[in-house]
This record gives sequence, C-alpha cells and structure tokens, in this order.
Amino acid sequence: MDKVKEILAAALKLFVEYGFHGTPTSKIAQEAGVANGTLFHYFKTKEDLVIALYIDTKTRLAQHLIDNALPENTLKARLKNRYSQVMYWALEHSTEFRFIQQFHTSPFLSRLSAEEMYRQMKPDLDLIEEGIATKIIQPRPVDFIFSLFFNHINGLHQYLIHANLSTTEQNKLIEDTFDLLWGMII
Amino acid sequence: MDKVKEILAAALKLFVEYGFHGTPTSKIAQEAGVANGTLFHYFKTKEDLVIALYIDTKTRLAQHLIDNALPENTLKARLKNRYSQVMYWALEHSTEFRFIQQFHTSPFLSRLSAEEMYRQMKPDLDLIEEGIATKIIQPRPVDFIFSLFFNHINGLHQYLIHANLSTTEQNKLIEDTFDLLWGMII
Amino acid sequence: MDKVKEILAAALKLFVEYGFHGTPTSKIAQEAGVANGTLFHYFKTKEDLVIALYIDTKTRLAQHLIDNALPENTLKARLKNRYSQVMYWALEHSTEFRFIQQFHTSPFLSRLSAEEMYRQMKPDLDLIEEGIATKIIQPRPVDFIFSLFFNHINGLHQYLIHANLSTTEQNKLIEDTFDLLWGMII
Amino acid sequence: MDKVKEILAAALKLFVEYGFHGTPTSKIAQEAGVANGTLFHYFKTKEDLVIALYIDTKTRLAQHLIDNALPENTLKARLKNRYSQVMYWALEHSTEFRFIQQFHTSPFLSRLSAEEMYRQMKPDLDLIEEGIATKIIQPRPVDFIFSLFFNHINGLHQYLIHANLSTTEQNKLIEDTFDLLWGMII
DNA sequence: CATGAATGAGATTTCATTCAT
DNA sequence: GATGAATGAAATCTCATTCAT
Repeated sequence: MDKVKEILAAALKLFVEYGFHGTPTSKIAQEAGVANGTLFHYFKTKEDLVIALYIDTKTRLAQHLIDNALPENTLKARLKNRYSQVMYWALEHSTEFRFIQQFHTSPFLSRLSAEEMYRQMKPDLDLIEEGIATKIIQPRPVDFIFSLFFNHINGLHQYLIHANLSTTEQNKLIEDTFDLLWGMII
Repeated sequence: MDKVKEILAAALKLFVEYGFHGTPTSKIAQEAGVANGTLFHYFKTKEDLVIALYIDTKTRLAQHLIDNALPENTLKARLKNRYSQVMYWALEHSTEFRFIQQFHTSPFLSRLSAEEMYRQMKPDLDLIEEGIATKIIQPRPVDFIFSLFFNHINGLHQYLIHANLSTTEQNKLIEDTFDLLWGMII
Repeated sequence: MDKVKEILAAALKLFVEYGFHGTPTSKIAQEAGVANGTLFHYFKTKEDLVIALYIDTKTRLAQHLIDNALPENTLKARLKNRYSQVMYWALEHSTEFRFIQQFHTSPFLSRLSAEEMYRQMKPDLDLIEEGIATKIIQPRPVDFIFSLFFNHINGLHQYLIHANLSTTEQNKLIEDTFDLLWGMII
Repeated sequence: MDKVKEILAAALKLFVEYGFHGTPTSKIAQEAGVANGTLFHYFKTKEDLVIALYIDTKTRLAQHLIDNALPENTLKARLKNRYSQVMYWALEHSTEFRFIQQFHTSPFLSRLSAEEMYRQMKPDLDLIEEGIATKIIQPRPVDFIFSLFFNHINGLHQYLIHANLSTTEQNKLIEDTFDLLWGMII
C-alpha cells in the first residue's frame, strides 16, 4: 500500500531525471526504500509500472480539475477555469507534468489502451463539443481545438518554469493567454 | 556509400520507432548495413550519436529555412514564411520532426551545449526582437513569444498528421493559424 | 556453496595462468560455476575483483604467519620463523604466491590504498625496527632491509619450484639462506 | 626503420604504465605518431611486438654490459662489475627495467624460446660456473646462485628508485650489497 | 612502404526478472 | 507480503587485425 506509493514517487522522480530506459528498476527500488523484488511484486513488468504511473498521474490531475470545477457557469468560464487549473497544477507539480510530456513523446504512448486515452480526454472534448453545438465556438474539428489548447499549455508551462515571475504576474499571463486562445476559436 | 549518413538515417528511423534506449546500437548498425564497430568508429558513444543526429537534423531544417527565405519582405511576411516553411518541412519530414520532439523531452537535451542551443534559436529570436524593436510586436519576453510559436507548431503538426486533409486545406489551415498567432502577439 | 569463495578461487587460478587481462570474466564465472552476472553482483568491476583477490590472498598469508608465530623468542628466532613460514606457505600455495608477484609488477598495484599496503607490511617493518632499536640489526633504512628480505624470498621460491629437492633439502636451504641474509644485516 | 624505433619506444612507455593488455595497439600507434596499420606492417601480431620489445630491451642491456666489461680481471672483479653495471643501467633505464620485470611475471614469458632465454643468461651462468670450477664459489646449483643475484638486483633497484640517495651513496650501497652477496656464495 | 577506414568477435557490464526463503 | 541473491540475455563498447588505396 504505502510501498506502492513510494515506488511510484521514486519512479516519477527518476524517470524525469534519467528517462524511462535510463532508470534501472533497481534504482527505483533503492530510492523507494524497498527491495528489488518488491517492485515486481506490485508491478508485473517495468512497462506496467510506467503505464500505471502515467494513469496515476493523470488521475491526480483529473481529480484536481474535479475538485476545482465551476459547474454552474458559462462555457467560457468553465473552459477558462480548466485551462487555469491545469496550469496551476502543472506549476505546482512540475515533475509530474514533465513526466506526462515525456510519456507523450515516448513509444510507451502506444501501449495505452484507446479507451484509457479517450477516458482522459473526454471532459475536455465534451466541453469543446458543447461549445460548437451551442455555436459559441467555431465549427472546427474537436481534436484540432484540443490540440491547440494542449500545446498552448505546454508552451506556457515551459516559459513559466524558466521565467521567474511573481504569482500575480503568472496568473495575469495565464488569464491573458486564455483570452488570446479564446479569440482564436470563437 | 557515406557510412556516417547511413548510420544517422538508420538511427533516426529506429529512435523514433523504439525510443533512444529501446534501440540497441547493434540494430542501428544492422539497419545501416555497416559493422557494429563502424558505428563506434564514427561516434565515440551512443550518446554522441544521439546528439550528433539532433544537430544534423536541426541543421537540415535550418538549411531548408535558409533556402526558402524571403529576405526582402515585411517582418510579418518573413515570420509567416518561417512558420509555414517549418510546417511544410515538418510535414514532409515527419520522422525527423518527431525525433526533434522526442529529443526535447528527453534527458539528452541537457547534454546539448548552451551555445549550440542558442545558435539554433538565434534566427527566430532575432526576428522577434526586430519586431519588438520596430514596435510591430508587443513588448513581451522574446522567449515567451518563441515558446508560443514553437508549441503552436507542435500542436498543428500533431493535428495535421492525424487528420487527413488535402494539401489545399493544409495550406489554408497553416495560413489561418499563423494569422491567429499573429493576432496574439501584435 | 559460498559463491564469493568460488569466484575468488577461479579468478586466482585463471589469472596466474592467463594474466589479468588475458582472463575474461565470463571464464571466471564459468570456472566458478556461477552465472556471469553473479560475479558482478559481488564485485562491482573486474578491477575490484583483482584488488579483492589480492587482499584476500595476502590476508590468508598473514593469518598463516599469525598461526605459526613464536612470540616468546629472540628477535632472530622470530625473524627466522617469519622468513621460513613465508617460504613454507609460498611452496604450499605456489599459485597464490605467483599471483602476489604478478600483482606486484602490474599496474593494479597503484590502485591499492596506501593504508592497505602499510597494514600488510607493518608486522615485518615493526620487527626490523625493533632489531635496529635494540642494536641487533645495523642502522639501515627499514624499507631497504624489508626489500632485501622480500626479494630474497622471491629468488629462493623461484629456485625451489624449479629444482626438485626433498623436503629435508628444502628446509636446510631455507635455514641456510636465512643465515646468509642475517649475516648481511647484523 | 625510424618508425620501428618509435613504435618500440611508445610500446615500452605504455606497457609499463598500463600493462600489456591494458594498452591497445591503437594507443601505441598514436603515441608513436604512425598509422594504426603501420604497427602491423612491422609486427605481425601484438604478441610479436611484446616479444620483440623484450628481446630488444635485453639486447640493449647486454650491449651495455659488453661495452663496460672488465675482461682482464679477477672473477670477483668481473662479477662485481656486471652486478654494478646492471644496477647503473637499471637506474638510468628505469622504465626498461620495470618492463623486463613485468615481462618476467607475465604469461608472455613462456612464449620466449628456450634458446633465447639461455642465450641471455649464458654470460652470467658462465661466470658463475667458472667461479665454481676454480673453487672460488661454493658448489651450489648454478641457477640457484643466478636466482640470488637476479632477485637481489630487483630488491636493490626497487629500494633505490624510492629512496632518494645521492649518486655517491647509491654507488656505496651497490658496492656494499655486492660484498654481502659475495659473502653468501664463497 | 604506409595508411586508416572498416571489421566483427569478444569483453565488460547492466538489468529486468525470478524464486527460494 | 517482502526480500535480495542469483540469473543470463543483451547492451555498449573495445580492439587486434585486415585490406584497398
């Protein structure tokens, strides 16, 4: 129980620092403070661990978005809130966010079941579809708009962790960039 | 013929398919049609090969941009041209482009010298700075604007290789998205 | 049973026969009846194995000298005893003794810490110093006298393993050469 | 011609520093300032180079002894002269001397033909035999006495290169130790 | 003679995984 | 559940040697 968490935490840290294949399972076990065999007691293979870590991380991000949702609002407010909350979470969990990015450009991505991928994207896709259906957002392919959002978040995150802005400046920039993005899709 | 080129081509293909560490040097040599030792005759270590391949790939992209530059034009036209040409090149060299992305999210990125990184970004940074100096572009941090462009390109590329658009539609979308981006920064 | 012991024994045998670099670790593992990886489970590198084997061998020689010491005797008797016991051990453990000689003329010698080297020589140096302090041995540098003894033993061993003498003749020669050596230093 | 000498000199230096197997032929060629293939143009195999270097080195020592011989003297004077001249040469050619020692404890020794070995030892064996025949030296096995001399030289050399004595002190010690040795065998 | 690119067998070392305890 | 010694396949890299020029 606790050990599983320790292993996931150790794997996260080391994967981001050394890459998936650059991190031996023995190092993960050592960093987690468990025996080598214990890792394989909980995860059948190393690949299973990678996938499990990705799902765990994305689940935590999703939970953060659920916990901070604004359900009773306009579409724009709800979308802006999601955008901002992803950014807040990404800035507070930089390692987790970099792991997600690393995973996305790795060959492991294809090991993720289509259902799992869809499950994760669904809330955002639903929101965009709702916007198109209600003619607020221009009728473009849903995954194109999703892609724009997603990579915009990547770009902003990348900039923010390098630039040393105050929290106020950060929040301002997050709001501003959302407005720019919003301008692109309405 | 040129064994170095054969090795680089083989490495590019396999790295994108299986990842850096998922690709044994023996497979690279085999795919390149050279002996195992030959690879190490030209690249001291596997890491050296990865770095060399990245620099080679980026150099070829840079050369494409030089070959298709529009020097005698307005800043907007030159920036739009760079944006479009990167997209054209990325679509024609999808494997190369995915390798670049993979490299960027890998721990190898930190092995790249600061000079080399700056050398690669300089043309774009210069263009943005010129735009800010001549008050065409709003005065924001240069690397922020660069980051917006870069990740926008990523997002569009990702969308275009999945969506099956005609060339005309593609070109239209590239033009449109540049205009949206341009709207964000002026 | 004890895999470490098996590995050390196999390494000793093969190093003396084929030299350090002439002996692949795979051969050592095979001879020891363990898997290739097991060797590296116990010794981080091949060099570590060489050093460990040297220290182990010297420790066994030292133990033999402790077990056969004559503590309550004159200085001459104690020195003669050490000299003879080294010779007896060397003749009974020819492979071990040749390994020690091989190690001494190899570049590995410099990897041995100064403390370890001093630790090994200390009992002999102490005995010689005692002899000089009590004016039994002439006041010459301690390490010079040590060097004389050490190389004398080498010379005698080399001769004895080639010449086929009876045990009685051997013992006589060991006694005689000690007396000659003793004559040199008093 | 010149290149052969360069190769031998480079090999000597590197073998003593890194050992036979620890020295790649490529490093030898590089240090000698010749191409990799050139080494194999002159020496069919690496082993051939090792043997050739040993014979060359011993030949140069032998030549030094011939050049400094005292033929018209007593046996004791001639033996003392050989002993001293070996020491002088060893001190001036420390690298060469260490190479000889390294070779002696290496498995390459057995690749040396018996004739070559005998040829090298002959002058000394003849001298000792003459001493025994004329009843100056006690009737012990010739190779035993040779072994005593040889290892005595080793021991003294080892001491002298570590102790920093003046030339006068060195020469005195060489004379003294010969006298001690002489006392052992008459 | 001399070169050095090219080779490929083989060396050291790593590491995911197993399994007896 | 938890361990960690043991495994052996496979990875990276080395290097003596060859050969076309």
